[in-house]
Amino acid sequence: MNKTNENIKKCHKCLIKSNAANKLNFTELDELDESCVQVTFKASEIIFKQGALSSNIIYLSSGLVKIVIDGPNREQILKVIKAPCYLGIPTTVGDKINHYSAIALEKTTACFVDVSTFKNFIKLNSDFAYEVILDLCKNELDQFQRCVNLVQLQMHGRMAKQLLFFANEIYCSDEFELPLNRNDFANLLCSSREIVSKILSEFNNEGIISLNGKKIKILDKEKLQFIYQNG
Amino acid sequence: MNKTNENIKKCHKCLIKSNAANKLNFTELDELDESCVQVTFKASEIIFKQGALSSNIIYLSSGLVKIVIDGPNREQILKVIKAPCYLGIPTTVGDKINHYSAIALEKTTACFVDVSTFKNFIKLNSDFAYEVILDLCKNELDQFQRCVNLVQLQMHGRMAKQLLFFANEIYCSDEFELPLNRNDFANLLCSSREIVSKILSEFNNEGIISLNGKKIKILDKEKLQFIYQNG
DNA sequence: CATAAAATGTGAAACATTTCACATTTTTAT
DNA sequence: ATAAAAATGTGAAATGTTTCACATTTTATG
Repeated sequence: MNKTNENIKKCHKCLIKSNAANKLNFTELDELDESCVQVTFKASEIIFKQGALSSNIIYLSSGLVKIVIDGPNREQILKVIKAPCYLGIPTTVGDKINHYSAIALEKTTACFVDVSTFKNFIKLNSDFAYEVILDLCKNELDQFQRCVNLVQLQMHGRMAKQLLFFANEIYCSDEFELPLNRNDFANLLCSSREIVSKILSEFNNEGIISLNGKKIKILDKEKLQFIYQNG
Repeated sequence: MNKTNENIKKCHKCLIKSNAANKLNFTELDELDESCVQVTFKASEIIFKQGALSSNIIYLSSGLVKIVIDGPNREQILKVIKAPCYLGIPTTVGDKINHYSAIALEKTTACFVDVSTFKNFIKLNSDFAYEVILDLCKNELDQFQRCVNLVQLQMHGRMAKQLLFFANEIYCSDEFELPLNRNDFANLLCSSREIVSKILSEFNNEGIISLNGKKIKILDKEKLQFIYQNG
């Protein structure tokens, strides 16, 4: 029955699985398959919006997403996350209201899983539950680190850190195209559009990066590392 | 057998239970009781230290604790938490290394639960697991909010917010004694000792609070709320 | 109780960032 | 292709915060 790829069910096929989904057995994967809808988003499309009700857990199988929250003074980008990962567990599991928005930064494939199915897996498969707990724990520690960096580093340090993050964690290359415009980049670094422009120009003039619009090539990684650790 | 209070086992007696522990049955509470050690900390004593290995989940049954992380430039107080609550799940469940320190701000009673017992409960009691997940989710959303406030509000707003937090959430009274000295208060608000002094004096002179060393009485809550929402 | 040590208060200078203004470039829509 | 709209770059002034210096108060210790 499963001889050709086409006959393999969606969730069995979706090979880039989370640690949690890896703990599911075939019957459970079938069940996931039944209650799961896959949607593809284009860049800049809203996956879910702050304030709206939510009844799905979302698993990103491919793509890049920004997590945005309306702050008292401006929009803040809490983080940029890359598939494969879960999205919106805290929101959906808690009070059902999205406390932030998720917006695609590039073509992104998302699986919407009904929260009751998700809860059922937690109930019936303790390995799955434990992996979800691990995932949430990791997110919490990461968020602490981001917060400390935002608050304690000056802009040059934050910029250096973020460029290294894009190169090392997101694109796995020293050459990449920024997925954000200057304004969004400022909202991610918690600064202003103007400062972002100025510092990028500065880094460019000093030969730390080469800059051409959104195209960035990191030329001196050690220097960036130094700026991050001393600014 | 359980006629007098003294005969009731520790974890059955520890009535201020977490939502998670409420899902445990009597047998499980007995098991928790066996593998759980209760310790009392005096103010300023370290409950666990950043960098050290950890193999316990901690449940605070009474007291007040500060969560401290060594930042690149200074020590940062991530949050002040009040019993009853869990402590250190992300740390213990993840890589076993404490990513922050926990220090008692007043007499605090903490139950150290072996992580294998904890994992066992997650495995065997899905309601327990789900409550733990809920708890972690709530923490994540709270942390987002704290981070946004820290980054987007100016010092007057952050100070107003923190005073309201102490009054409303921690002490449930408009009159309280700060559990932190000026330096720690600065580390919590991510500012300097001097600014904290100046703003507290200012609030005092303007009749928003009455200030006497660490003793604070909030006189004009509406004004604080206004400063928080506009600063 | 006396003395040292730690914590706190406060003005002035130094600093980083934000805001403003406006020129320029790039993108979008017709 | 061309006009309109959006995004970007950059200097200068305004602002908020940090740092420094030092006086004062409070707390700890013998």
